[in-house]
Amino acid sequence: MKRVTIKDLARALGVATSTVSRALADHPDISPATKERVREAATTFGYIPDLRARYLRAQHSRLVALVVPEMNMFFVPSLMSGIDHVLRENGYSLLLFESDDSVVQERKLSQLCLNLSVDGVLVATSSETAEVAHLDALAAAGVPVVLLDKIIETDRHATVGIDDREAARRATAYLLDRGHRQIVGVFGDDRLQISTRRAEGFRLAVAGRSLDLADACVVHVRDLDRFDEQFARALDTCPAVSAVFAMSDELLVRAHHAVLARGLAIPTDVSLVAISDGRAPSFLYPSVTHLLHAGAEVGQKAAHILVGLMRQHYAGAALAVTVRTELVERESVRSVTAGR
Amino acid sequence: MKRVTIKDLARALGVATSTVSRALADHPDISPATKERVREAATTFGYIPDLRARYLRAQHSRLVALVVPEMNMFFVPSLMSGIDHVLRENGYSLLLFESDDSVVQERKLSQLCLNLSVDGVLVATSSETAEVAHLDALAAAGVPVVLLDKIIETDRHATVGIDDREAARRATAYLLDRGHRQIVGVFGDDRLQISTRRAEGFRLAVAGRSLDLADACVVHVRDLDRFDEQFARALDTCPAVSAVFAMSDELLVRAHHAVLARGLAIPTDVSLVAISDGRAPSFLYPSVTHLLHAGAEVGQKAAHILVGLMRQHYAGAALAVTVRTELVERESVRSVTAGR
DNA sequence: CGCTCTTGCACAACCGTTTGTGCTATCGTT
DNA sequence: AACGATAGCACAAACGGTTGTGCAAGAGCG
Repeated sequence: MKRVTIKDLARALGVATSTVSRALADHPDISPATKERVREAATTFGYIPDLRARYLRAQHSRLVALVVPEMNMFFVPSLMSGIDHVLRENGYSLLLFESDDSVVQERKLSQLCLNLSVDGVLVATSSETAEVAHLDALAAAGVPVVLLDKIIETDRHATVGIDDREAARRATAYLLDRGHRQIVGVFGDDRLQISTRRAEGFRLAVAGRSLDLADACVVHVRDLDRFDEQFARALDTCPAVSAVFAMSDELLVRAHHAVLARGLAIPTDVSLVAISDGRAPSFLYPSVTHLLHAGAEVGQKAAHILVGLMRQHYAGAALAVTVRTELVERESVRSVTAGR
Repeated sequence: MKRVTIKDLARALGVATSTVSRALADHPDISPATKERVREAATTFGYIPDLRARYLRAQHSRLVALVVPEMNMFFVPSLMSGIDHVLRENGYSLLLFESDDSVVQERKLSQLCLNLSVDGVLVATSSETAEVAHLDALAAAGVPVVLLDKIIETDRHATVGIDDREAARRATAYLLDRGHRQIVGVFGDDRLQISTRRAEGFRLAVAGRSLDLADACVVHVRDLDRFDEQFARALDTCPAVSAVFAMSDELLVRAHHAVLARGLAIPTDVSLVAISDGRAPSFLYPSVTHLLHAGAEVGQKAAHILVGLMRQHYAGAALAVTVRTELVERESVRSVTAGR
């Protein structure tokens, strides 16, 4: 039952462990004959190299941690898929951590990353996270950090996200262009940069047309369980609403449901536009125009950057990458897009 | 920049590394005074224990791998969330691997698990996977394996799933009880046990009422991109369809969309019933009655079992756990259920 | 005062690898 | 035949920890 090690092979063959190690590594110092004997013994004994030992010796772990606030069903899966593929191609394995949207937990996990000697960390911050001291600690220990999706303002770490303001502005402008004048904008937790920026974009678009929206038209939903309540209030308060902008998929599906449940038709009575990864729009009926924001792409980009940072640890001037978004109109929403 | 090790502390304090180690571990052999000095040095020097080294010595890794065919947006996130929490409570970290629904990749990942010396493996098999030799190899190396969700028949590994046949039977019976006579059943890849079992349950329910359904009424969808096509054909071929049963969320959302896109009303023209984790039914409109099959619960159960196996490695008679399912009628579908 | 028992630490081995260095034959050369 | 070069391997240290054992000094005892 005990695992077969290089020592076992060495003992069985009457050679030194270094010989076995080099034979397996096809080192020129070892004679072809010996190499053959070693290889044979390795297979018959069922030798399985232990990467942990190798990596310990080599001073790295080939481990990358991903810290997310929660296992969101829309963005996170495709994000992870993108990350996973890029990492695997580069010989890294992915450790998954959930912070439960708690900054305390997020800090603990950062510490754990240090203890496990991960080679790099990808993190989507919790909504409670206001500063990045715990991430600075990682960087100080030589562990590169890349923030993704749920980003926080910083010039000390690389970030990957979209141009939130611009995306929200475009989506809103789309509605305005089609004559909508009373629009309800639904946003996430207002402690999240992603939320405030998108709300800014929304307001910008409206102000750009010299329109004025009641405050009630901009709603920030912290607790999704209270969505229906908050959304209904907005619809009741805000006069003559003819369109809704949702900043994310979670909000989109709830808004979609709430609108229909009110007996309103989409898009006849109310038009819906969202920033989405494209899946929800493909199975919601009626479909919805959205600013496509692919999770997989964010994941891939972030992973690529992280790999770069891990390779040559240029503590380079924290770059901030912006992933492009694309407007997809409802008529052209086809079937559910693949995960990758 | 170099990491501070126990040796550095020892050197700085003029003591042996063993003393530092024991002092930090609060071992009785070390005097309170020395312990204090060591602790102080540890904090001022910023010592960070390396768990890998500790674990290497202790012959374990506190790592658990989860292998899934793909980052499905419905089941997988809650599954992972359940797993993650149970593992964390027990001091394990989660490695995430995606097999891309390929048995070749699945085998490679099993090998990687061995190389990384993970303490246990959770796996949802790919649809290509017909035998579990690669999992046997893990077990043979002393790594406990728990199959979950996408299970394969085996008496050598623990499994966690639902009673597929019974769940499908109940869901179908629900429709039959309400007078539906022509029902289309939509199932996943027919190489998956989960699919064939549920199809059996479906057929069983129908046969139980001495009814006979055209073969066209049972459709197995391998490639989700071809869903619309296959589903439309079934609806066209099968006479007077008044209800649809979908065995999973992916199929449900597509069926829901397809039915509405055909101009049929739910549930007036066509009733929909599914086996679901409850999220889709909460934001699809009109909502749908379903057999609730919580991913989080499957994940938790599987993780608990795995932890048990890892603790006391009783190579016990592979237990097969069945997670209960619960019928949730559309009227009582409230808001999106929490991830956990 | 001499004995044993305890306290508190150092030394060394070990986990499973890799890798720098040193040694010993054998070979070719002149 | 004496020489240096080379091939092929063994030895040992290292990665960062834990842990069994040994040992010196001090304490307690008669």
